[in-house]
Amino acid sequence: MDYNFGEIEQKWQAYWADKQTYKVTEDSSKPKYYVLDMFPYPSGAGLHVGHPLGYIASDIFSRYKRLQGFNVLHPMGYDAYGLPAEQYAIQTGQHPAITTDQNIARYREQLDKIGFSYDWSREIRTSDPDYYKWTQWAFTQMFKSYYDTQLQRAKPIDRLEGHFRMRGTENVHAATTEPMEFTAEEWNLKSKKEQQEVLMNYRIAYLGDSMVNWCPELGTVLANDEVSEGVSIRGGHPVEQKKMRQWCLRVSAYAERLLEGLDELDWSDSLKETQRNWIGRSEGAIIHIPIIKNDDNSSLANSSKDSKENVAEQALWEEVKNNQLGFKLKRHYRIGDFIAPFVNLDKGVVVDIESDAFLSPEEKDERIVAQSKLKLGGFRLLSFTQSEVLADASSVGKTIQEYLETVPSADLPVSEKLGGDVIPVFTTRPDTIFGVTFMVLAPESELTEELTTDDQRDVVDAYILQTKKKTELERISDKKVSGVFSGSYAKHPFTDEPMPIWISDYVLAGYGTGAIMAVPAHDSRDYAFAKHFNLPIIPLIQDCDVSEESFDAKEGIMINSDFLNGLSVEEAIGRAVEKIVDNEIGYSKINYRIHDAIFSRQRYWGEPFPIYYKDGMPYPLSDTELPLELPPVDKFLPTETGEPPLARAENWVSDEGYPLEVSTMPGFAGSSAYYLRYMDPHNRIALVSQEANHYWRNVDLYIGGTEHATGHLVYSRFWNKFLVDIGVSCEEEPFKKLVNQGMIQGRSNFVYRIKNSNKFVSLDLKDQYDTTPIHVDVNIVHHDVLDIEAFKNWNPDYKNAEFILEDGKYICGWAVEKMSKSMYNVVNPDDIVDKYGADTLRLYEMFLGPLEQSKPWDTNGIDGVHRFLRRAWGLFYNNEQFKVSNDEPELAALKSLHKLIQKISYDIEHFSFNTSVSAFMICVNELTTLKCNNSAILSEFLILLSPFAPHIAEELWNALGNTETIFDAEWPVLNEEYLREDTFKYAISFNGKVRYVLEFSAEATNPEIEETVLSHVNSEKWLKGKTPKKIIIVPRKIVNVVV
RNA sequence: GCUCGGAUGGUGGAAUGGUAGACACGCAAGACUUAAAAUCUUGUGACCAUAACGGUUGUGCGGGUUCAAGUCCCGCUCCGAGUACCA
Repeated sequence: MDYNFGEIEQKWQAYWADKQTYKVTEDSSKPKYYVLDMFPYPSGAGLHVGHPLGYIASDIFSRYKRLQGFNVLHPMGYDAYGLPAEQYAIQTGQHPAITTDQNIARYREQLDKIGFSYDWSREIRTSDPDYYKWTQWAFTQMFKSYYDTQLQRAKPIDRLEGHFRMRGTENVHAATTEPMEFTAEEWNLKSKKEQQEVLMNYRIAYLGDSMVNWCPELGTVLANDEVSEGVSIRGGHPVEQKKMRQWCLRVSAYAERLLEGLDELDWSDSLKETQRNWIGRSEGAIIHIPIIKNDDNSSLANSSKDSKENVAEQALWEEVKNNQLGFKLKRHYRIGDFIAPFVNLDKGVVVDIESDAFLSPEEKDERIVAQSKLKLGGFRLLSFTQSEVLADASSVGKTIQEYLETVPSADLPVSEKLGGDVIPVFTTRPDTIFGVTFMVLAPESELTEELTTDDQRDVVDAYILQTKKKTELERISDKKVSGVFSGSYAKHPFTDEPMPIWISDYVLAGYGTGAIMAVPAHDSRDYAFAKHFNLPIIPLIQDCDVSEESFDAKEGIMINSDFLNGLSVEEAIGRAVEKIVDNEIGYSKINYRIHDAIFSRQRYWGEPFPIYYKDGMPYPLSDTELPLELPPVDKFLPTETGEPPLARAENWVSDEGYPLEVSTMPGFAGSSAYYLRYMDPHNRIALVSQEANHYWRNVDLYIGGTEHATGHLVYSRFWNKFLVDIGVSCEEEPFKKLVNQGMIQGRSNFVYRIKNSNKFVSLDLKDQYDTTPIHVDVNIVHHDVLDIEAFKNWNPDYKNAEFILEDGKYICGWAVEKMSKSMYNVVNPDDIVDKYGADTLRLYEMFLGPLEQSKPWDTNGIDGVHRFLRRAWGLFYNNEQFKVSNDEPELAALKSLHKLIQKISYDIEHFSFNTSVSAFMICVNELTTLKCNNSAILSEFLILLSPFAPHIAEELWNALGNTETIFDAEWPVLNEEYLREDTFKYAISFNGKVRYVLEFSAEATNPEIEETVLSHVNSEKWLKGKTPKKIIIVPRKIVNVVV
């Protein structure tokens, strides 16, 4: 019988489907193992040969684990929402659901041909209402939650509401968009709508005004990971920054947990590093740099003004400054929009001086105005009239002193204490504070407007306009230094030196505080700016040369730095932070680069938000109203007024008649918790039952591409952590081990057309002519030899082409390029399966090279793998004759088998599938040479082979008389006895160079070996009569004689 | 710029510090065949040399550690991936 792979593969695929061989149920008697592939987006182009690479690897691993006795969950599904289907719908009017269904059918057909062991009864599609119900549900849960920064977990928003009602923001530990301060009274006085607005600041899923990546071509907002170098990843359309009100997920609250969780994961270091960079934790300090005001229009006091108010203020300042009365007052302190004349930060008291008419007689007695009257956050207010102060400043001072003694210490957050008339900056190098020579604001910073003086107004406005017009791409690619002076100055917090405040687009509004203290000597960007605008540069590190470039390294001894002089950089950072905290001009701070995820898309083909609006405020639908199904629309385009496509839907209102949200969720929504749904895909009352979740827990092995390193793999971890907080998922990390398969690139072929002719010249002769290379379909080229007839039929233009051959063949050139239609280098797995069979495809994809490495698809080696399968077949069949016997196996055959058991087990565990295939080849070659036809040996061989080439293994297993599937067999056990060697071949080397080989028995002692070697005839030549200095004997390996 | 990978025959790639190039492709020669395909056998890093043996050299470059380095350390070059005015 011949190896008829086509027949065999169809037969067993049908058998497995019929017997539900791969259906899996929870079984507590067996250990579980969960193997997951990143599910595909079903594109219209179908699968090419690169897609199954990871699926084959995971399939091998799943089958291996199953043979080892694990209960293996190995599901598959589709990430069915996405742009291409929607774009196609816009062009053709065909509903994306139809396109998607067609594509899925095609994918399924292709996948089925390769013989995967998926449990298809668990298939999910993200666009299926039964599935996205749970995506929507998770969203409403996030809407109803806030993040407690002290407990480090999500909590119900009701709890926070209760806290506000009882105690205001006192002692609240919650992640928030904007820091807020209010009392319980203030909270209770707020309208329902106002309260909702406040809560929106705390929700994990919230509506927020944020700078978004707006893509005009696509008409939608994109997440950071969907944009690269200023253009959209899908389609390459320009992206601009725009402020919009959008749904966001408070991913930033989870930054620390996302970072810490990485340590325990079995992921590649590079992937973990990518995530660490994306989270971007940096330790540093916020420093408040005081502003010197010289703008007459300022709301701040101006000492040059000779008003009664200023005289009174000055008089009181003379009385209280320098702690003369035993308490500390700060002057000109900003609290929100209000500039307090004086504050005491220990007790949280504002001292105000009012015009005489302002205070009523009762208030004069009371002195204290209800806090709610002025929005002063947590501060108390103590007021005096100007006349009082001018009449007797020292008595006013005493009154203040007495009052301060009666009030308890205020527990103001540090950030509040540091309000005032300052520019807050974030720095990781507080040690370089004495090198600050100027300040820079981002053009978009709110301070920019405020600090621009009248005479600089025009230049600044022009500059801001110019940066706005630049797209992100231009801003990145334009490396030229640019900026303008604001007209204002800041005061150095330690030296009191004035420092000009500049505005430049090299400072980003979205990171830190949107303002920086520039240290040109030790920051390359500040350096370039200082050089360009001729600003002073103060070196702070001993012996560093900053005449040509800045010295950015964090090393050396501090100079020119007052109290930091003589310290190392590391010591200086610590000391500087201490001093900054002591002086109440700042505090240490950990900053994260990771932003909250923008979660709205102005698209049709995505999950609708389960949100309705009442009085302009959003409310979630109740769980019983889920899923909120995607409504039909007449067109898939935005409306004439620029609203998203869902605004076209008729009657798009909640059950109570309130309007529903019209944007949809982004692509990563549906893929964030899909691995949980596979555990319990048909559950109608929960995303996943507790039983199923506690059995399957999390993914043991996850295989997919690196392109998801900062998108899906961050969101999914975030989403899972949230589900852990609300008790749905039981494991903090969703994917324990992750393997990134490399990309399969295309290997393009070229023909060389002689200019102005219809003649083509073979590769090696092309230099003799003036030629143009033309891509030729790789499917009509074999071993780089062109199939000339096929070429003529391929394109009518070449029907009458002529060829200049070499050795009677036309040899094509080749290059490694991306696999794409336009390069004619796409290889469809179906074609390979038709020609060689699925088992050959599977083996060959593995044989191509290490799984994690990118490599070009090159069919040139596929014959070797196919030949191997035929030879393996040949161990069982001799032409028509089944030739397996039950004779005693030879020892040599047993040794060959057990070498294989050892090697394959090791290689699978280490994902070294390419070397596994080699090992199989070696074993088959050995067994063929030994003419081994022993049933016991061949059975075990088949079990080893079955994860890789399941069809042929099942067929031959069946031929051996087994009635159950091979996947219910047990993985062979290694018997080391068979591997024992009696003799070893030693490489005999002199001074490290191998000269000859000598065989010794395993029992040979070192002196015996030494003597034999030295007296051996071959050694004479290398010893040259000298006595060896030293002889190294490595048991069972090598002898090295040092002469 | 920074971070992380990588560099081994004509090609894909193997090598716990211990005989570099396993396994395969390709190529060459041979067998079978009228012939071709398929299959099988043998050879195949480069250089020198031979009737035969054999020798020299060799893992991107330059150093080092070691009895012994593709492998470890230091310094470069080139290629790939990720990331980027992140203060």
